[in-house]
Amino acid sequence: MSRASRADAARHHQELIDAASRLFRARGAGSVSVPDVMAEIGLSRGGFYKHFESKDALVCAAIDAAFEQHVQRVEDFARAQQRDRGRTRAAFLDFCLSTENRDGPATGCPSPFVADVARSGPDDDSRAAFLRGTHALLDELREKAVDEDLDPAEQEEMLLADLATTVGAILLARATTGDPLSEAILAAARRCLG
Amino acid sequence: MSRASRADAARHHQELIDAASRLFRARGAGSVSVPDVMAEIGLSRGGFYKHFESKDALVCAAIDAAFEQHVQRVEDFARAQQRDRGRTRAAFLDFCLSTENRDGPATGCPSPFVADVARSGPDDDSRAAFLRGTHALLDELREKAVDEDLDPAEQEEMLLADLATTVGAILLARATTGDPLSEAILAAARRCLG
DNA sequence: TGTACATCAGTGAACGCGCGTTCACTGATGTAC
DNA sequence: TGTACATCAGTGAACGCGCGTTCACTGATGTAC
Repeated sequence: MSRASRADAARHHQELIDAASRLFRARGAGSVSVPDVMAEIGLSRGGFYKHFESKDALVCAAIDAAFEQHVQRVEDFARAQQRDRGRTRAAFLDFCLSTENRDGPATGCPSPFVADVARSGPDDDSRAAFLRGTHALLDELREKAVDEDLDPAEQEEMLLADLATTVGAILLARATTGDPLSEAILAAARRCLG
Repeated sequence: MSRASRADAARHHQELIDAASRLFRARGAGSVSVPDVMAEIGLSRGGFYKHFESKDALVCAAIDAAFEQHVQRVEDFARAQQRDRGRTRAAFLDFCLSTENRDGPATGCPSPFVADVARSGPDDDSRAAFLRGTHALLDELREKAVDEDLDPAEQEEMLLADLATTVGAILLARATTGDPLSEAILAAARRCLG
């Protein structure tokens, strides 16, 4: 193949982001090469730089995509729960703390990026992408998944505590998969937040 | 220098582990090379393999060292709090959720390793090291830092929820350093657990 | 205690390897008339 | 609608680079007598 149609090129661009977002979440951006991602969508390595300026730019797009997917999940749960905010919150937390999310990092929450971003410099683009995504997720949760019978300050605190606990629990559960501790951590987090 | 005394060699071995544990926590094991670690202790690259079979073995030793340091912190707080378990727990959580811990990952908690281990295979040595360290930390906390006026099942749940929340909060706080969200997350986690 | 020799911690050049990235090239796509 | 030409998405070989690891070598250390 040499010269795809514009429609194909646009499709490839999106496939590239989706594949990268999945592979990076599952194996880490540092352990997945540009050729790996290109092969995943059935293209050869060289064409990558027609789509992105650098691997770093792809990492940012992958972080954005992971957060967009996660934000969409909030909306999906909100609709399934007839816009009941308390039940939406419960359903969302249940997903975040599920063995399904633990065992399917490729399509799960954006948590796998947190440690790499934590180590990145203040001006790294990936840091900006992560911060943008986190704020977008919090905005969505504020709108659709907070208990309304709390005062705003308590709502905000609960929101951030939910976030911290789910991120820590899912990473610890993945790091201890196979040990009874893994399920115990998820169960304790569910009880603590529930 | 060519042939150090046994005492020097033993000192170098320990310095290697300490330097690796610090560098890996601060920058990630994947972003720190064997030459980096050797240079940190003032030796040239080649001698590394007189001390460790592979870089993976050093990563395991570094994980062990980070957990040993963290376990030691529990004991230090327990002594400082006159063996009062509730106050020991509070002091330990305060450290884990402090800006000091956020801004000094090199000498802070072992959390930076969690995401890499989460992505590792079931038979990776680093996974075994992380699991061993986590159980050692939990054992120490059970002995010295749990509220005694709870029944055992509640104590265990609280312990695991503490762990999940502190790990998630510190990684998120590091990933968002510079944004008001960073301090807000640490404060929310402190309130949630306090 | 002194000497002769074996050991081995550390050196630094070198190895193969996979990485991110570049580039000359291809030929179907898209456009201008 | 048909033709001639420019565009550019994708190819695959090649680039320099730093990595983990190996190895022949050095010479002070440790040991045996």
